[in-house]
Amino acid sequence: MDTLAPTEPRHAPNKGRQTRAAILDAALGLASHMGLEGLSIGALAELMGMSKSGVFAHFGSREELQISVVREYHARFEAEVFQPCMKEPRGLPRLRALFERWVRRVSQEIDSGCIYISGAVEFDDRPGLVRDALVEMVRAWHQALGRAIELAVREGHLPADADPQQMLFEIHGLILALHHDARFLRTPGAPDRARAGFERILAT
Amino acid sequence: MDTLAPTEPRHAPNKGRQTRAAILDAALGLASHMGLEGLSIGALAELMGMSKSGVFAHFGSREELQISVVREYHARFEAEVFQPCMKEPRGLPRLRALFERWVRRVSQEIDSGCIYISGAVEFDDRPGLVRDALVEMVRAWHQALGRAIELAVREGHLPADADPQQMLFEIHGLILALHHDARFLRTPGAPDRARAGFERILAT
DNA sequence: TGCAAAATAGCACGACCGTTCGCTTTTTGG
DNA sequence: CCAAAAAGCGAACGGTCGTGCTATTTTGCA
Repeated sequence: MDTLAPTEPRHAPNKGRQTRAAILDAALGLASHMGLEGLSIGALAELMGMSKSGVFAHFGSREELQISVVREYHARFEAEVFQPCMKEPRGLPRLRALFERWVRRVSQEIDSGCIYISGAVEFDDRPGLVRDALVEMVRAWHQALGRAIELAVREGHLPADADPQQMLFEIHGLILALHHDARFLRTPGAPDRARAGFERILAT
Repeated sequence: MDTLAPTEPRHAPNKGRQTRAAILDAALGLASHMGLEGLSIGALAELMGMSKSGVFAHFGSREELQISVVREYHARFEAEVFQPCMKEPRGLPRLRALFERWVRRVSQEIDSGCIYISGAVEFDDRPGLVRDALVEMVRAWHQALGRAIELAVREGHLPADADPQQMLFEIHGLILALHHDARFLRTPGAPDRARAGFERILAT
């Protein structure tokens, strides 16, 4: 008698992976609030209702835990922001979709900051594997956005003499200002300011 | 025989203030690297060559030390960025001077991050007196910049229908992107990207 | 020069940190 | 069902943290 759901075979060798994923999920929430440096194994264990050593064993070190969190955040960011936009027609529509999803992710996460942004500040002069992982992920995202802008130029949706790297710099600035005003200063209307800035960049 | 400098009277009741100022100076350097949360009394004491309790006594609590650091940073920022620009003629010249000095401060401080920016990320969802102090200082600086923009509009240096708050948002974004690219990604040429963005904002 | 007051040192406390180790429980494959 | 392997627990270690307390030293004015 199989009384378990078919997605959970009775004796699958996945108990370890399962709890590891659950820990990582909790760790992501914790790191969003406290930052990657504020993420402690003790707090994570209490949140999970298990022992410190039990949590620890899944990662082998705190640094490895932090790196895993960065990777997990990257996977989710890619799945929720990047991939859905690939269905949009290339050029301006896709670029608009990318920006809009980015804005939504940064502003609607009122109680859980963007790990890319907080990590960049925490690890800007702290060498190590965590910094390396962060830089790699952020670079990948920037390159993806850069390609989308170049595509919009090549499709003729943007003037041929537009500077994609400069546009990327300014668009990224809008997101950072949005994150600052919405989360730190708690200014209302910040998302619309970011959108207005984006339109002004496109119109030049 | 007065062998001491005239600015340092022989028996002025300033030994306390003197060392407090020295501690604060060291604390600013430390907080620039480790962040306000990474600022520890033990490390500060070792850096000063004195005991933990000796350092502690000057502030009464870690929180008060952090607040003092924020205030000190504000005072220096005001003296090095804001005040020199007040000698420039009001309007566009003054606004340009403010932006240029801001860019210089953020980008040339290669090995000591801006406490306004790192503090905003560290304390965006951590209530308390440190956050309050930070918000107050950042708000004051933003208001000063907003007034400079409004003055440029009123002087006729910018179109009358320009939106000062929107311009402030976008300019602030340029600085944040500069901080991110220069300090975290270590991209060369970031200051010039910020300057180019600034010119584009003025030209619209 | 002497004396009160301010500044600093020294020490200890409790809390939390990441990490290790040995043991028990649970899961897994045959 | 059973043995091997994986997972988890609990206690402990050395370390750092912020913060009190009591001496001791230094300072500043009479």
